[in-house]
Amino acid sequence: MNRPAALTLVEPLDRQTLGERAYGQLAELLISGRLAPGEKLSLRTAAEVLGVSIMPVREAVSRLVADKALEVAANRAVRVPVMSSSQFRDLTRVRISIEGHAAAEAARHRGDDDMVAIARSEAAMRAESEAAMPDLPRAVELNKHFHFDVYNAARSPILVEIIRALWLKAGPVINLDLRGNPDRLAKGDAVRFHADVLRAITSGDADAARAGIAADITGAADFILSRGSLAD
Amino acid sequence: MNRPAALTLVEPLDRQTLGERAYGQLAELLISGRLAPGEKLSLRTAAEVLGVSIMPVREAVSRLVADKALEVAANRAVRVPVMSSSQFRDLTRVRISIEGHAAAEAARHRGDDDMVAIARSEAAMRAESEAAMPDLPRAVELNKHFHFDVYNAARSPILVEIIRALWLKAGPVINLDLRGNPDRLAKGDAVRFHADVLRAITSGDADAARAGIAADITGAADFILSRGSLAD
DNA sequence: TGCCGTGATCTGTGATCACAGTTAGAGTGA
DNA sequence: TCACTCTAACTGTGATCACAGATCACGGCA
Repeated sequence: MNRPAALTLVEPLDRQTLGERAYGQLAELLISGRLAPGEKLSLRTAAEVLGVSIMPVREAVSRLVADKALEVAANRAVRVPVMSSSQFRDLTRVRISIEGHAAAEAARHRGDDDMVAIARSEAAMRAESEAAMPDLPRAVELNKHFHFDVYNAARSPILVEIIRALWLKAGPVINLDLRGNPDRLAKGDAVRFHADVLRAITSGDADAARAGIAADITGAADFILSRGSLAD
Repeated sequence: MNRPAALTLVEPLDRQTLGERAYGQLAELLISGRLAPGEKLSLRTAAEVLGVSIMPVREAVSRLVADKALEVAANRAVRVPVMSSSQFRDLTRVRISIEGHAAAEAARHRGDDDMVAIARSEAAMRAESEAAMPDLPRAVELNKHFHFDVYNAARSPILVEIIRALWLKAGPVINLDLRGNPDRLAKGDAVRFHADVLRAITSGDADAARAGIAADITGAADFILSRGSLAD
């Protein structure tokens, strides 16, 4: 353990494999809804776009397929799954119970740093939402940021990971519409629910935090279902 | 669309890729605890054992790594993650809330066929447990069977999938000990809790079902923690 | 005896090729 | 104009090779 003092400064530099980076890129596309349900995705063209060979893309896609965020059809075509309305309802129920639970835990275990982060991302989302001409893709991103700041405050890495997988499935269905439709954002429901959640977590009211997240998820889901673009 | 009548009988024969089969095999090893935490797994040797090239194994392993059921260390060695006791406590808390929720939903939505399946697997586990010389690996398998029969009765494929991923993480820690140690099985806690769950689901008592599953999970977790073989 | 360099052998990662199956579209016939 | 056929260009899957980095045992030096 006798090493030059200068070497104590270098950090282990997390070597990220190309496969992981490809996974991150594709996951971001899915969560933010830039990939529509039913849209096909070719390994080779994706590899070309990402500037790598097909191998890293294969790994990324196989992981996403395992998460059911992508599916490979019988025709051997990889695509974003099309969700029936009953499947969407199941997903929404599960999200309410799990994300609601995470919010409740956040109200119990949040530290001061968590509060700072949550308050800041709540303010950012509110500002964007009340702007004269809201940037919808940015609002989607800020919404995600707020939610995960809340979930991280639950201090349960496993729970956060599960929720991330749920968002991977829900993203294409929910955020695709939200990115192009200012209606729901303008209505201000999300912003109001977020304020409720922030208040509940600040005061340590677990039940209110759960209810706020549940209302937010329900509101978005009802909006999607009312548009009637889902199969079945 | 004009084809011989006999052909209408053949099912589409789900063409399982070698990668999927490799995944299934490795996942079973993990859930049943035949792979110990810290144990290394070489792609090439695994491929040789499975009688395929390294490619299908790569896909299977990358999926399991994505689920955090395996990890690739900085040394580039794939191994079963070693879990600290605090990580194990986090995992246990999450399992209680999610599997408990699934049991409660099962009590609400179970059909007659679900009841038959649950009752049968409860009886099988009880019989094995009360045998003069219980077959421990078989008891582990029957325990898994009972739990998933319950969870399937919740009629939420997404929930079941999430729980499967949790068992992938918990299997090596819990079932490794259980496979070799008759103490807990002999004590009969699991069998008693299972009977509670069966009764609760039969009568539609969601809270009791949740409590029964929670007690079962807690009992197993306490047993593991009391053995003190976890890091930290 | 203790330490450090060195090379053989392992590791996962990535690229490339081969293959079977599917799809789309041009071409041909009526 | 429509229906059919056949081919060419795709699809994912799997095998094989190449490579950089890690590990470990051996051997020489202090």
